[in-house]
This record gives sequence, C-alpha cells and structure tokens, in this order.
Amino acid sequence: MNQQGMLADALRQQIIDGAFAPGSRLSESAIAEHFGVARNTLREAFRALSEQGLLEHVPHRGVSVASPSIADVIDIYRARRIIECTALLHSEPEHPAVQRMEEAVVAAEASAQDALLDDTETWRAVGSANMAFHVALVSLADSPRLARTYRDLAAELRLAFLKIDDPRSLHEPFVRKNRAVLDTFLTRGAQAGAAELERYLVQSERVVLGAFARMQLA
Amino acid sequence: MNQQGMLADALRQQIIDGAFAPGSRLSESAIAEHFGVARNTLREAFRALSEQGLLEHVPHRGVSVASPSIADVIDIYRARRIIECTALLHSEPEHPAVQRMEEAVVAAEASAQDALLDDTETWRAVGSANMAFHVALVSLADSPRLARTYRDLAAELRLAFLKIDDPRSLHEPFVRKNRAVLDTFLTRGAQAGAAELERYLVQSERVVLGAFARMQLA
DNA sequence: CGAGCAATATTGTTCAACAACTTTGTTTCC
DNA sequence: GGAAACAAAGTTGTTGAACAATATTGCTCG
Repeated sequence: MNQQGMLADALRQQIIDGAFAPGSRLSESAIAEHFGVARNTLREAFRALSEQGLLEHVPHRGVSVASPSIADVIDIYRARRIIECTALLHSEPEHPAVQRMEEAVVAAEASAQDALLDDTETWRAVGSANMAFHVALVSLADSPRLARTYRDLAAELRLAFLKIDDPRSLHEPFVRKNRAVLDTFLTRGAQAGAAELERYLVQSERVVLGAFARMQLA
Repeated sequence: MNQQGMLADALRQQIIDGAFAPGSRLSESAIAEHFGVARNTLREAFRALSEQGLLEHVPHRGVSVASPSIADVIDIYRARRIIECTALLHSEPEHPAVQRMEEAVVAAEASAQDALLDDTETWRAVGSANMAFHVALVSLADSPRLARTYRDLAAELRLAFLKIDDPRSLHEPFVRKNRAVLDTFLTRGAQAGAAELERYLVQSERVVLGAFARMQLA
C-alpha cells in the first residue's frame, strides 16, 4: 500500500484509540514530524480522514478531531437503525457473516468477564468487540457501500464514546443484548431478530444521550 | 471557500456532466495545467473525489473516472431502496422538502416536453431534475449523514447512466413515476407513497441493468 | 511470435518558499 | 478599567522544482 494509505490508517487507529481527545487541534507540522513525513503527505491523509468524518477541517484553522454533538449522535443512531435493521431483516442464518457475529459476541463476553469495575482499557476492548459484532451484522447485506458507510458511522460514534468517561455503563449492558439479538435471529427468524435489534439501538442511544446530557450539566 | 474545495467541486461537476468518459484516465499534469493549479493541489482534490466514489485511484497508475459495473449498479440500487423508502415512510407531508420535490417534478415535466427524440442534452436535463427530486426526497429525513451518502450514490449512478447512450429510455418513463410517487404520498399517506417508490426503484434498476446487459453483448 | 530488457512516462514524496489568513498581543483612546 | 484599532506572530494554503518508485512502452534477440 501507499505511504499515505498506511499513514491514514495509522492516524485513524490512533484517533479511534483516543490518542487525541475529541475536539483537539492537530498541528500539521507537529504530526508530520512525529510520523516522519512531509507536510504535503500528511495533508492528503488528513483529507481522507476528514471525508470519513473523523477529522473536522476548517479553512486556515486546520484540522481537529471530530467531537460529535448531541445532534450528531441522534443522526448517527438514526442511520444505524436504518442500516442495521434492514440488513438483518433481509438475511439468512446460513450467511458466513453469522459466524463472525458469533465470534464477536464470545470475545465481548470474555473481555467483560475480565474487566474490573473501572478498568477503562478492558472496557474499551469490550466496546471493540461489540462494534465488531455490528460490523459483521451489516456485512450480512453483502453491500460494499452500506458497509463502508457503516464503518464511518461506527468510527464517529466511537469518538462520541471517548467523550464519556464511564465506559462500563456504555458497553456492559450490551454484551448480553448482542447475544440476545443473535440468538433471536437464529431461533426465531429475521423479523424477530430485527425487532430485538431495534430495541437494542433505541436503548443504546438513550444511554449515550443521557451521558451527554449529564456531561453538559457538569 | 478554498481553492481546492472549489477545484473539487468544479471537477465533480465536469465529471457528472460527462466531460470525461467513465473509465478514462486523468493525467495529473494535464488536468493541473488545465485548471491552472499545482499538481499537489490537484492531488488533494483527487483524493476527495476518490473518497466519494467518483474517481478510482490505483497506486502508481493514477486516477480514472469510475466506471460502475453491474454489481455496482445492483449495490447502488439496494442502498437507494433502503435510504429513500425509509426516508419517505417516516415523513410528514408538511415538511418543507416536499415543495422542492414538487418543483423538481415540474421542472422534469417541462424539460421532457421540450425534448426531441434523441436530444441527449435535454434528456440529461430531465435526468438532473429527476435526480433533484430524489435528493429532495431524501432530505425529508433531515439526516445530514444520510443525505451525504445519498449524494455520493447519486453521483456514482450518474456515471452508470453516462455509459448508456439511450438517455431517453433512462429518464422519460420516470417523469410520470415521480409525479405518481409524490401524489400518492400526499393523498394516500407515507406508507402508500413508500410502496409506490419501491416499485419505481425496482423498475428503474431493471431498465439500467437491461441496458448494461445489451451493452455487454455488443 | 514471445520473453526479457532497456527507455520512457507517470505517479509518489519531499523540500523550501511565499501568500493568505487567523489568532494573539499591544497600544491607544474614551 | 474596558473597548476598539492595529501590529506581530504563528498556522495553514499553494506553488514549483526535484528526485524516487513504479508502470508502461518499445526494442532487441532468440
């Protein structure tokens, strides 16, 4: 792959991992030096990530890590409901992606077992597994464009999670819910699974919005 | 706005208008000179359009105008059905975007009236109006992310249309169908409108796929 | 005619410089 | 003291040239 492709991926990972706080500004020269590339090269990577919604670019003021607002969260969940529920509703249990969903659920359950009460890092691993579950779910639709759109949405949502400092409440309740969605889909069919998934997403949105509201009070 | 922002927009418009045939390669130096900008600046614009799916970038082989395959068309229509039908289904007739839909239908009807049998340019105007109708329809959902995704989808689909040299069969049947979708939505409600829209999209997909199939024979 | 190789052209990346703009800090005036 | 005007500093935007890395073309030779 390209250097700038790898560069964009590396930056993407760092941002998702919370190396830079949402909203913080990224200096071109500083980051270019940090990665040992020229400013021009870094700019191309920046542009790619801006298109994906991870960075925000304001002319002559540079790029900052996106910092989703409440409106953004609402929008993201609306899109999630549409994409995920439709994908699941039209799917067959024999689809190979089902196995990836299964694996993601197992991984999440394992990490959640290990997690101490406030071990941010482990809870974030739970979050990663949860996200892998939903990415796999979307890939049930076999639609590259839908998958890509969803990937961008998920990355943005992750930034919203980073703003909240109680990762446990964000991830723990949903390990069991993922399992429920999967089991319902397998035993009671696509329609029941999609309904379960819709409930999941409504509740998840409520948790995130609640955390945001509390944040703005403080 | 930025120079590169304007540059990307200008390029975008030219591509959508068919200034470069789908699949044709775009030389960096030639285009940079044509627009009177440096290669580096052009590259940033290229990257933006690649992210939107309008250009295809292959390392060390440069960028070409995307040339949607049959699989791409199928994928695009799947995404269209999901986004458009959901948007319409959850909408109210009082939404301001309804007026934009109305205007687009009127414009399409007017252009179709003027069009001679094989006047490519006028039929393309009909296509633009048709597309404006669907963009307005998606904006019923008041979701920036959905709107953005749909905009990219529509641009890609337009490239598929450019590959087909019978613009009339592509656009003419759908002027009346747009009208039908709008009227059904207004008189018989969201659910009936969404059903009408779904039929529309299925038929439109069939027309495009048929044209592609005939193309591959020749 | 085809394989291998050299020549050519294009893209990938860097660097240095300057222009355009924003932000910050200072001065001035009320 | 506070607000407006202005100067200074810092960052981003864009350019042009240069060289490296890779793909394509054309040629030679068997």
